[in-house]
Amino acid sequence: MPELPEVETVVRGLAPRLPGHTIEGTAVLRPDILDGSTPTRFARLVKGKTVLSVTRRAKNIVIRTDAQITVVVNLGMTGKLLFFEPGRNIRTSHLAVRWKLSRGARMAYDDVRRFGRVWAGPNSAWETRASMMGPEPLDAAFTGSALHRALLGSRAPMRSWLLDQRHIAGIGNIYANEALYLAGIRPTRPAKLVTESEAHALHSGLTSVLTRAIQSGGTTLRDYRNADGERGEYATALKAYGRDGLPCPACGDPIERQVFGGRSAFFCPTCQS
DNA sequence: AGTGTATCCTGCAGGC
DNA sequence: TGCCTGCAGGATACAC
Repeated sequence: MPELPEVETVVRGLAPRLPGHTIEGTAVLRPDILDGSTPTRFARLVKGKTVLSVTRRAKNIVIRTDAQITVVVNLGMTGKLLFFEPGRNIRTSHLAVRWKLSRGARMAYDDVRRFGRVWAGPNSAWETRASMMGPEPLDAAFTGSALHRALLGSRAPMRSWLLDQRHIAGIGNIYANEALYLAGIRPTRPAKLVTESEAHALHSGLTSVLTRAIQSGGTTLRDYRNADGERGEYATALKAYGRDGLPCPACGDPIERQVFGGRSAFFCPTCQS
């Protein structure tokens, strides 16, 4: 569900409020949400830790604490990480983990489908995992030329290539399709056949769609909510994703849908080659 | 090594 | 109304 802009929006909601709070208690209602831990071990690991910062890496919410322990939340398809000021009622539909924080605040992880994961471990273990992920597309170090070089070795379809987190971090099905639309590249095009100028167009498409989506608070199709339970408003700005049969905003021809890699791709057959 | 497929899980929309 | 099918923003284990 949530891709880079949605996770970034959650992080921006938490970053001003969560740091400084100490984790006083943890209740795990859905143990299968925990990545490589048990409710008892997880609760013991985070108890008494004070949050230092909340940041994003790829589609992960990264919560640093003192004592060199990092908590990482991946929202999967339908996960929500919600923050509750003191006295506010916790409203959840599929509560998986609940935290009691200092000064009466609380946080909850809610997830209908339970594809998301909550992990806690030493900073160094997290850094090892993070080092396997590709570059952040909004980093200055990520350029059109770097993208073109990375594409050269691969014959994977461009949409599949963009979804692989080892290539680029944080891209999911919505923004992969949107960026390919903006660059005029079909989702099925083998990566190595993307030209240098197309790679620059794709870089620019990625940065512009991600930046605009963040400005809109992300895309809510159904489940996504920010840390305050609010929807994102980018869905109305989508040009290709989910619009099969509707006119291409540029040429008016109908957008097509094609399933491969187990997921739907959307493209304009006239504007994208 | 790189790529494709199946799988985890629940809910909802659409067809009959 | 109810039943059935297909589909959904992700990540990973496996087969080739």
